[in-house]
Amino acid sequence: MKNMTPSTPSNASAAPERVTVTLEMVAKRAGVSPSTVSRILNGTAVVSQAKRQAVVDATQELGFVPNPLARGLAGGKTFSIGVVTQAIDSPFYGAALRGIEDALDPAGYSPLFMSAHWDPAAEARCLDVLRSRRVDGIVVLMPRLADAALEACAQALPMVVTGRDLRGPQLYSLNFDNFNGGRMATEHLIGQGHRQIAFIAGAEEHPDAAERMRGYRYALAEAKIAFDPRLVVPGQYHEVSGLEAAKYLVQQGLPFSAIFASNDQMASGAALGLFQSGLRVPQDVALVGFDDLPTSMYATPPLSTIQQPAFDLGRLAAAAMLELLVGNTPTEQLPAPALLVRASSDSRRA
Amino acid sequence: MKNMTPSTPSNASAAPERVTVTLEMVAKRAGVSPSTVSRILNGTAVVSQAKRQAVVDATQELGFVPNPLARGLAGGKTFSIGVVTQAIDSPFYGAALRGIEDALDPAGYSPLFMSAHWDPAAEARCLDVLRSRRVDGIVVLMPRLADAALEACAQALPMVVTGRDLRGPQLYSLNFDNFNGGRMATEHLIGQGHRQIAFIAGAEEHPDAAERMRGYRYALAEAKIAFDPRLVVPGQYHEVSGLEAAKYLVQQGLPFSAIFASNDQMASGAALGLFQSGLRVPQDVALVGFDDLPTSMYATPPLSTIQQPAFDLGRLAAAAMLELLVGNTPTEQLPAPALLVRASSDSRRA
DNA sequence: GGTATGATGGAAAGCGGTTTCAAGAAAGCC
DNA sequence: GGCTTTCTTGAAACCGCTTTCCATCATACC
Repeated sequence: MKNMTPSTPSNASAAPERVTVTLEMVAKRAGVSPSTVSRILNGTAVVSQAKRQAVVDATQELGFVPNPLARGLAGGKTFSIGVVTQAIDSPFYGAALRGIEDALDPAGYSPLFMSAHWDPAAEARCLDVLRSRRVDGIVVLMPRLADAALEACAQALPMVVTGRDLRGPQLYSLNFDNFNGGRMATEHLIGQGHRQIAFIAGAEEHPDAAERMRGYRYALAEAKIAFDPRLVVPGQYHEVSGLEAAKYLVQQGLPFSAIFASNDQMASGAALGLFQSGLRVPQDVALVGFDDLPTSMYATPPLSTIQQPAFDLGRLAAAAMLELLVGNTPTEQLPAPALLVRASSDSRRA
Repeated sequence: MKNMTPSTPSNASAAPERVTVTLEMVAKRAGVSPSTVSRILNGTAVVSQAKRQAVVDATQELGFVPNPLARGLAGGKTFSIGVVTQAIDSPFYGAALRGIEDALDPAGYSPLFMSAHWDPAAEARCLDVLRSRRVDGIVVLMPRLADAALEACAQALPMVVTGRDLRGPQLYSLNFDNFNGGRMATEHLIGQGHRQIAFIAGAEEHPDAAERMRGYRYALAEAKIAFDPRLVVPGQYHEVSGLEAAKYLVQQGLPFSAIFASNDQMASGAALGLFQSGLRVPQDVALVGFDDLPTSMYATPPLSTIQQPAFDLGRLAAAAMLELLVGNTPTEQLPAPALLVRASSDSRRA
């Protein structure tokens, strides 16, 4: 067993034998000091072309990758940005997270996701954990914390939030035009000839839910349709509450020929509720949602909705964060809401 | 320009003045050396009760929180574990991620999520990034990389993977019984009197997809139903391919009274395809999916499916990782598949 | 009583970078 | 041509914590 072929030293079989290449090794190989290597890597100072080349070569040859931990410790950036979402498993936020990943990756940043489950206390904890992990910035999707708390946090590091209107030196916000979205959805139903339009609302604490409702009422008023509070049912933005809302509406016996649910998840639940009550969509009741979840197109029947591009929301939020990190003032804007008419509200199909 | 104080210029107005409390400060306050504090924090050595108390008090009073970066650098743990998923925005994986979060959080670990988008090369890159970030372990949900690559990685740090059968000193796997799931779904349809059962398959490279199909064929054979390859349509596990598969089946003109789609997303697409072709579910065609996505219950009609608890999958994977981290051999097991009969395949509703 | 034994706890050396400081070299000026 | 100014670049301090090594001190054993 002594004379084993040197090529295969038994245990080094499959493992790539991760020898950590340090900046110091690169320095030695390039014949310069560690400080110089660091400077070249970060473009912190002017360095002669000759040395720069030597360092670049050495980096290549050794396959050097800076240790993010050491970088972070030394007061530099950690190249990770915290992302607080309310529910990592929601289809809407899932898409947003992908958008964030997409925008951050090319810039060399990694997202650190945490869910707060709509709980302000949990959200505050997330913020703390992220800060203790020294993230370079934090993105909060639909925060539940008070503006003041977010602004205070922005004092310490760059922040981007969605669903608010906050601006500051290290603070940027991206807000969707929920009012007009709500208005457009309602106007569409009115345009289809509906007069009794029920509305499944979101949680009251949600500013965006309130805005959608405001749009609904505005459209009714414009069309001189009296607002009937009995046609408004509260919901919680998830499927079950849509189901219950629909059943409740049917049960009440009030006449209605259309439902505008303030998000697609509730619309999906409502569709089930109507189905169970023997009502057909759109023949008996037209249905419109809000968000345009990826699955809404594949519902039976496909769901009409207001397009709120979740993926872009994430992408733009991340892009804004990157701007903030280099000291610029972001200019990202969310696209305007767009109405997508599908079978669930198309009278020609009825 | 010499005396710039970039740290806190005048504007430190409202900020909570995040003075970082270091272990050294705690040591001073408690009247012990830094090493002692570290030892107490990590339980690395026996320390007298008196000093321990003093340190605990000082930690409390100062609100000391160890810097994870420094911890990681010093060769300790980073208390973060990498999670590679294929699609962070998939409803199935979303739930799994929540399960992971749930299990990791109480243990003080944070997940670092990355998506590989079903691309082996991207998956390998994720693994690299995570290792460079010094995660303490890696969980890969449904890897696409070869077993050997995963085993090699497990040489360097603890790994938990799902959808494979791999074991090793630092390697654990959690595999769902896809074969029996597929068998149960098919047997259910057979039990409802169906003889011509179409199957929408998953991608060939997916071992789990292959297993589900094996279950399908096994059930047919058991029931003495000839396997008809023309009733098997390939799919890609997402809605569109389900839609296309259903239309293709209808177009072919082959008689079939039921469809077993190898995941819920494709079942949802298939439902739409049938709807568009004027076929009713379940009256004309019974439909069964696989996974039990949270939304499947709210489809119209509610979708019969095989329950594969995504949340538990994540929770158990994370729990196994925690076991691995303390040197134990995990014993976590996934629950057996269960059939959920809903309206989409219920003949009594037809 | 003297030394072997073990429990405690401090000093200091890293971990792998960034950044300040200052020196040596090159360039500009009278 | 000597002297000041501007660049380039290396040495060393430092980020905050872990861990090894070693000095103490108390208890135990012959």
